[in-house]
Amino acid sequence: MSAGPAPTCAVPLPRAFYARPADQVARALLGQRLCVEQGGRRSLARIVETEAYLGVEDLACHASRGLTPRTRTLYGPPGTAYVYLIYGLHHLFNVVALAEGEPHAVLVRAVEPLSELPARTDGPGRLTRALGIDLTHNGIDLSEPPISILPGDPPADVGVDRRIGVDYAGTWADAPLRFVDAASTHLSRPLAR
DNA sequence: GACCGGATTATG
DNA sequence: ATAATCCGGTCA
Repeated sequence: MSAGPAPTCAVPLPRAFYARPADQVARALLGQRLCVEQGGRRSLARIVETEAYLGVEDLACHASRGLTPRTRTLYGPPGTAYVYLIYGLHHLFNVVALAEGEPHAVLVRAVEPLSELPARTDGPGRLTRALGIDLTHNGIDLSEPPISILPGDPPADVGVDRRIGVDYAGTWADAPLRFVDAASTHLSRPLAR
């Protein structure tokens, strides 16, 4: 039995990483690595696009309608997964941020494959399909299998933009809460400016 | 129990 | 431009 330290690639980001407002977590998540172990397959991908959702005041955030069965996981501890189905078709993967009882979250909108993947990963619905993420992962801790987030190299250049698909959210629709690795060729959409 | 809309994607 | 497709929120 070796008592040596685990390989670096297996050490997830600490809980403290997520314990700050979602805009900070969204930016910091760029370049980190998403690891999904599913049905004997291990997928690895680099996070290149995120969006922050800032709790009850943010009209684009699901929590702005209060605590319901669906948004319950949003109110859970930081560093857990919030997964939901949209348009009856696509699973969207979010990371809970800030603190228990504070419904902040970061939507992961695009990743770059670091291992062979069966589908495109540039888009929030595509990446969950490629990685096999679905509702069964809602609420799980992201510091251990089957889904974990591991340290990676942050991008040299971060682009900031308004969020996609939240035109209904009044003044919040224009808030600069979308973050991308400006050099990535795997964004769901190019930067607006 | 009925109705409606959505943090999207593929296709025309 | 629009269909696909269904969960959960809202109102009754």
